[in-house]
Amino acid sequence: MATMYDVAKKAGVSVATVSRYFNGGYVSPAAREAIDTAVTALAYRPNHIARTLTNKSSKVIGLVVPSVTNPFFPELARAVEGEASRRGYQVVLCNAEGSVEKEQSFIDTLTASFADGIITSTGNCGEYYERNGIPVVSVDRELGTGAPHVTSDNYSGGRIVCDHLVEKGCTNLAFIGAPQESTSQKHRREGFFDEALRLGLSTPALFIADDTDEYQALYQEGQRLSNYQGIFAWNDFAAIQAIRALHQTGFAVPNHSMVVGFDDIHIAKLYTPSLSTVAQPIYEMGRAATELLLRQIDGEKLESVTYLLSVSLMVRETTKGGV
Amino acid sequence: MATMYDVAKKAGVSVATVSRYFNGGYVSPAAREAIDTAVTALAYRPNHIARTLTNKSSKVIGLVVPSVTNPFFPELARAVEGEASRRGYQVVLCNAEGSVEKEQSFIDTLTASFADGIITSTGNCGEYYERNGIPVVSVDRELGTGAPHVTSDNYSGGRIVCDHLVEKGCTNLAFIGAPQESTSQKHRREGFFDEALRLGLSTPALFIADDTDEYQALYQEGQRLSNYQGIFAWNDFAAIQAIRALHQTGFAVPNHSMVVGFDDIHIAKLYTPSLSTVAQPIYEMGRAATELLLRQIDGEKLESVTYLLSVSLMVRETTKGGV
DNA sequence: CTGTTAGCGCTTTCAG
DNA sequence: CTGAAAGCGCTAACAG
Repeated sequence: MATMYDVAKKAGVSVATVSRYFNGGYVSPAAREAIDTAVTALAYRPNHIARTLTNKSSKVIGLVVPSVTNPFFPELARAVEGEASRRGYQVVLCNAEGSVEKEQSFIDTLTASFADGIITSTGNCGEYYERNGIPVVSVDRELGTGAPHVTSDNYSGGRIVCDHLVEKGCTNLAFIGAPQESTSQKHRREGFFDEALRLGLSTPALFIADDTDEYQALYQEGQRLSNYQGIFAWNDFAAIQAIRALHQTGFAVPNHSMVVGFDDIHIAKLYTPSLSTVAQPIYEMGRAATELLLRQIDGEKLESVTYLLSVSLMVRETTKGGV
Repeated sequence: MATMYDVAKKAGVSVATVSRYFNGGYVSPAAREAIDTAVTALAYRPNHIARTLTNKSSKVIGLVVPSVTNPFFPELARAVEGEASRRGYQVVLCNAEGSVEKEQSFIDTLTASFADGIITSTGNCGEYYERNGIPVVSVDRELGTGAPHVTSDNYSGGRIVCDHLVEKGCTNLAFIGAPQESTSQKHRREGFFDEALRLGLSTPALFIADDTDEYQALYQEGQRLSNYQGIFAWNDFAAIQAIRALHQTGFAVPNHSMVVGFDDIHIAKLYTPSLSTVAQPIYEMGRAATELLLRQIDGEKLESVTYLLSVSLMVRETTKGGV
């Protein structure tokens, strides 16, 4: 690997000039040309590590997600990557997979490698992020540290689902959530419950199902679920398991019970019956989070900002017809 | 951020000693203790970048995938991460999203950042990887450069599917593939076709469907597909679209046509009807690839090794009953 | 416009 | 066992 010195020697200039050539300082046309040919002749590429060491900036940002197997996060990653690369940043994806130690070790490496900032959607390790003193933005799940936060309007999402179900004639409502309630789930549930009360219905039933195995346990709950006409699952995977459970117990969706999910992951519209669900503006979430992060990196102070993005109901087969 | 000098001063030793303390050289118990307390007092953490610069090794490996939205790759990423972290390496996930330029720029950064090696499953940019001279292993899709390769036995997979379909009474066979034929797809197809011929059937029909939008186009092909009793789709998404297309045209699966996919992604068993498919040993693929890479990093020469891992047929509802 | 030079934080001979 | 000192490849004053 050729270094800057090799280029400088070959071009008959000093390293400083070569450095300027790459960083946009004054370089005479003659020098510019000489460097140009030297660079290609030696196949020189600036050493990113050395650069980072002196600059204390690497032009990379870290994206920490709680899981890569829940399709929501890969979609988010795409969005963040898209926006970041447009702005000259690379993003490295860190998959915490639900482990706090893993997440902390990612935070350590990211910091020790001069990542310029971190976007996280785990909702964990708040103080740990804070202590590192590098810019942070949270998406989807809140950190609780006053770091800027981007989220879709989960509360309204919950309300809309309730309205839709009621409009379809459901009066007996249930909500399915995961045991570790994230802020997102909480808001969806609260929106759903509040709206039910507002409409004069009784409080919806609450199902809690383990999410570590994609809600396998729900599969046993067909009988209990069948008591409810309108079922709102906090995410699409849970919704799909609920539908399977009902089918398997002999209850049809949407004829016997209606089901609505959240996220609008890819499979939602491919499923049979296709799944009514609340779509989040994932791309916009990623874009906004990246923007907020880059603004902080550029020195702006941005405490306690929250972006609330609106969601939209996708009506499909699982809420077709009326009761 | 405290540096090694701060620690050295506070502990009353030289930086060299502190360095040894961290890298396992001779340090007297007394010095060791002094350093120990200094380190915790200052919350010192070694600077990864500086370390990388002198060592020319970063203990990180890159994993380049063609897509994060196809669940196969996130699964693979999990496996690679698991094995790598057991061995003290971190993995950064690079999502090429089908773009050659993006992939090249990842390769550049990875190299310029002293990644110790790369695992790639894109099947692209073979010479570009080679030229960089850093260890490479390919998984699933072959590079064509003689780099060690890990793959499941796609050819046998294709044969097994054919056998299964024929046993179920199908005589009229079809294969669905993507336009850009990867080595994996090729082998699946060849296994399928060869076995059909061996069993005295005529050559299966060939459907080619664009994969950039999750095979939306297939949805229009219900009528044509219905001419075949046994349909083998090169991956699970294509299989699901085929099923939807058939349903939508009024043909039931498995009663009218049987469908088999490949990969056994999560949704395969959750789908209705649940999808018969060929499961790849994803975890083992990731593990093996990582091992092969680390062995190269440790200096072993490993040209043209290929790991062929066996697959297994998951029989589910889409091939239930008999024709 | 250009070259000299002093670091960035760490590792590693090489003498003690 | 330990310390001094020479880099790793690049950037950024500073003085021409």
